[in-house]
Amino acid sequence: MPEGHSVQRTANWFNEHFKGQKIKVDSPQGRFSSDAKRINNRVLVKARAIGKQLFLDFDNDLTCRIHLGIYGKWRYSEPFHNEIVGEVRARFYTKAALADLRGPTYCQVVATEDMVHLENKLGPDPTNPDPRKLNQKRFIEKVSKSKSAIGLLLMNQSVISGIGNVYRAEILFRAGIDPHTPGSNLLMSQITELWVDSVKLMKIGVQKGAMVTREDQLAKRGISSERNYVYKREGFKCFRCKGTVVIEVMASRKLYWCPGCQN
DNA sequence: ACCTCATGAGTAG
DNA sequence: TACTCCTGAGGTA
Repeated sequence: MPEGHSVQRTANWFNEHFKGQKIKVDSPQGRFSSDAKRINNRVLVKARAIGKQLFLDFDNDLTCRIHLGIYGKWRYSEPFHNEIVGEVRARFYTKAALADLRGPTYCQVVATEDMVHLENKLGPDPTNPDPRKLNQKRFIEKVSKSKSAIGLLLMNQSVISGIGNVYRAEILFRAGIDPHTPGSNLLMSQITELWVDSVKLMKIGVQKGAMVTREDQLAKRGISSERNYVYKREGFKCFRCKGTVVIEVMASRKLYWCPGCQN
């Protein structure tokens, strides 16, 4: 489930199981073999997540950069369950834990110092603690200066990193904003609300491991199938206004929203 | 055995 | 805007 919250969880998993340890890295599928050799048997200094990108820093000044894209997935197992299932691009393991990576858009080893260029292109990440509100300020500045639709801006990783198609739809619904509204037409208070709500929702996402955006569903045990207001609810009655949730295509991605609530 | 879909993003034109 | 890449799951036959 690759929006930012799940990448944070992956970084946490790597730090819990592998940080400070020498880990084995190989590529059962073969496509990551030569890169894997460069970090195999090295100590994982730290795992970091920025937006949808995961960075694994090793003790030889190399970083493994991983981006799941739309298909990528992690599978964690006990090390004795080590049969290869499907196309395992990369396997990270010790005697105590094992993580398999399949279908990523990127899984590459790069000099740690060269990662800075990429990191600088990423917009503020709502999961990043922001006591001085510098990230919030950066987000507000970018949105308020853009004529692009806010529905596009939230998906743009240089504007805000970690938001994907689910959070985009849900955050706009909760703010009551029409996704087609140009960023520059929004009130400062609206842009601020979008940021603050992103922080709030992604924090829930990191804790729950699921994008629960209807807070009244949080009390329920497990993950409710009615956890979202509009995502994948086209044709159904809006939980709030009883109008009909609609779907349209925006920049080749499905956009779900409620014309009754968002205007 | 097929077909379609998915929480993404780079590139060409 | 269209095409490309990555992989598996679920539905239909």
